Amino acid sequence: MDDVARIAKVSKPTVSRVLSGSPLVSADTRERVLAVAREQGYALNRHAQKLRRERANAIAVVLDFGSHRQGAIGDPFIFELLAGISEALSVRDLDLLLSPSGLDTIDGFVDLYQSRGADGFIVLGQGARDALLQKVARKDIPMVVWGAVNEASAYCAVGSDNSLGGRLAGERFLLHDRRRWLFVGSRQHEEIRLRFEGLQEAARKNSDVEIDVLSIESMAFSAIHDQANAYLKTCTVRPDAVFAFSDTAAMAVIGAFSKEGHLTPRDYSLVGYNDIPPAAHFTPSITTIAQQTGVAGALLVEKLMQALDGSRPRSAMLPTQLVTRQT
Amino acid sequence: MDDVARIAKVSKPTVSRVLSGSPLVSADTRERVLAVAREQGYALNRHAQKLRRERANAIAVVLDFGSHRQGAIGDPFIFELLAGISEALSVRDLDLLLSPSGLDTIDGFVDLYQSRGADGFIVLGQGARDALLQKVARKDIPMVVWGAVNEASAYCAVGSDNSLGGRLAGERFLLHDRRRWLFVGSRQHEEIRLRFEGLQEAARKNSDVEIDVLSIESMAFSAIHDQANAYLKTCTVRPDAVFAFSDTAAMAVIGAFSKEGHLTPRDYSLVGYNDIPPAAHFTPSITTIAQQTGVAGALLVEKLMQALDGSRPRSAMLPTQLVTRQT
DNA sequence: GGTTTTTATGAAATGCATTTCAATACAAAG
DNA sequence: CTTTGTATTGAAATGCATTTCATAAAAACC
Repeated sequence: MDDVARIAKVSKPTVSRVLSGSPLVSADTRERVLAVAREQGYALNRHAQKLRRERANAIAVVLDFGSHRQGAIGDPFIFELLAGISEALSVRDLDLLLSPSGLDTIDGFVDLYQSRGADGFIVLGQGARDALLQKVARKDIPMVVWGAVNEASAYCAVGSDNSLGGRLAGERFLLHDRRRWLFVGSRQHEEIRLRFEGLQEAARKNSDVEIDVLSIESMAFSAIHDQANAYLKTCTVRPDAVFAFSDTAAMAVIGAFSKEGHLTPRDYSLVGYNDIPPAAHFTPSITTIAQQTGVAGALLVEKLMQALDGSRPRSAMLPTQLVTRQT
Repeated sequence: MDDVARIAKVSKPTVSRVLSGSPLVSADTRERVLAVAREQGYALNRHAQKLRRERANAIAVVLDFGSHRQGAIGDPFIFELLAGISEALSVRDLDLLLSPSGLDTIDGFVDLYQSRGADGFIVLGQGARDALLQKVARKDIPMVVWGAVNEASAYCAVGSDNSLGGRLAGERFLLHDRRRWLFVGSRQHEEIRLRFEGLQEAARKNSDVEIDVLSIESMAFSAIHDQANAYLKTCTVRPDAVFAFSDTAAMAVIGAFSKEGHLTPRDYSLVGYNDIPPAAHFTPSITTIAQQTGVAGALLVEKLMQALDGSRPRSAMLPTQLVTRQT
């Protein structure tokens, strides 16, 4: 930078101002410096900048790849969320640090934050680690979480109205006069538990309804398929309605049940979740609960910006919608 | 760091050595320093470290979200690749910078590299920007690309054997005595063009075969659906074999064609690409070409490490496989 | 014309960890 | 009891840009 300054016949601070877009330089000085910088092939060192400015200009996005890999049930959904976040961060000129290692303990979070590796965190899906996130929030580390929204929680969460999603599914079942419902999903996951509760709520409107639960252990596609198949073979009464925690899971159920001659929509109603593109084109096309993916990423980033500014952003819930199709 | 040094009664370099895991400190000094650091809540500043070490310890992963968003045809495939890369980088303690902005021009690459924002680049899918990547490679910027493998190319590419994929599809069509093939995909994309060439190659084995092409403009699911539907309505002879560039596209085709009463496997054979989980459970289940996602991410990272070490890694091609199902 | 305000620029201090080189202490070898 | 080698440790130099504060110059105001 000294060199550029010398050649352009200005001082170092001026070069710095030009290169970081400060408005405190005259137009022609700017021109001159820019020209010299370009011709000398000079690029300022980002780390020196970050060191001096005492901020990373980067956000860590935490993602549990484990549960989305290799045939695991990770609807393209999370990917879309990620795309939205990436874009929103880009606009604000912030780097996106994807799933840095070590974030499975509170110390990992604190260390990354303190060492200025990231200015804030966006966690995608609280999954089964709510306790950890509560701790992080209590350390006053800027963070927003995509997932279940709980007002009692110490952190700011943005998520779909999972309970509404469950209710919508239940109401559809009632409309079709279904009475023996099956819920497919792991209630370990806060989000999924809320969907279950919504379903229960809808069930209360009719005293005849019974809900059974097929608790999912492995997220692998074929595992769900097999579990569903085994369930159907051993259950006393076959379900006439199924609410699956994802469209992909719904597809697995359709396959597993059809092998036993149990067909949708003839024998049972089925509602999935996420409204992934193939859901509309599956045979039969899958009725599902749609989340507002588009807005979600941008909203998460916006909330995080508020947190970075020192305020405590409020959690927000995005509406969910029933998309009616064949099943 | 000075404080920690003082309290632990050692010098700054010693603290540095302890904290960065150098073996040049005695065991009890290490203990002592570590204890003080912990109790003082000290974390070293990553940017100071990166500044001094003159490397970012970060890899930029470039991803064209645009073509994978909002119902666009981005099979979970890319996501799995990303997961693999993330893991491989984690192991090597490298940060993953996801799709930093500005990488649509050569200057963007050079700037990010020179300013030490990233030590290297992994580009996922060369798409229609091969020319840009060639330029990047010629600037001696460490980079590996997932996509079409071309020995004449200036950069190291890792990809599936797309041409083989095409051939496998063609051979299956021949086996089923299909003669009027339809290729669905955009040949602007190098990878997809190679698949087409493989298909052509197979076609040459039988002089009766004719290949038509449905060139895809928009990657949106419904756009493909509509294009396929329009095609079927206007074509003179209906295809009896379809090779689609992705499983999701294949699903779109199945839907579009079935509306016109053109059914698979009865009226035409269909081969998709990527073997995404739902492909196996779709009705009918989709015959497809599988790529080795698992290995891919790790291999990309490995090659990039070689490039960082100054050597010029050789491109590599992963085998593809035909997964036979109903269609 | 003199004074106040604004605009443009520079000197020096600051953010923080690593590395080279030299020095010391200690053990092993002769 | 030297000599040589090894293991630890420290002083000082280095990597690089930003910011505060001050100054000079130019513009605006009375």
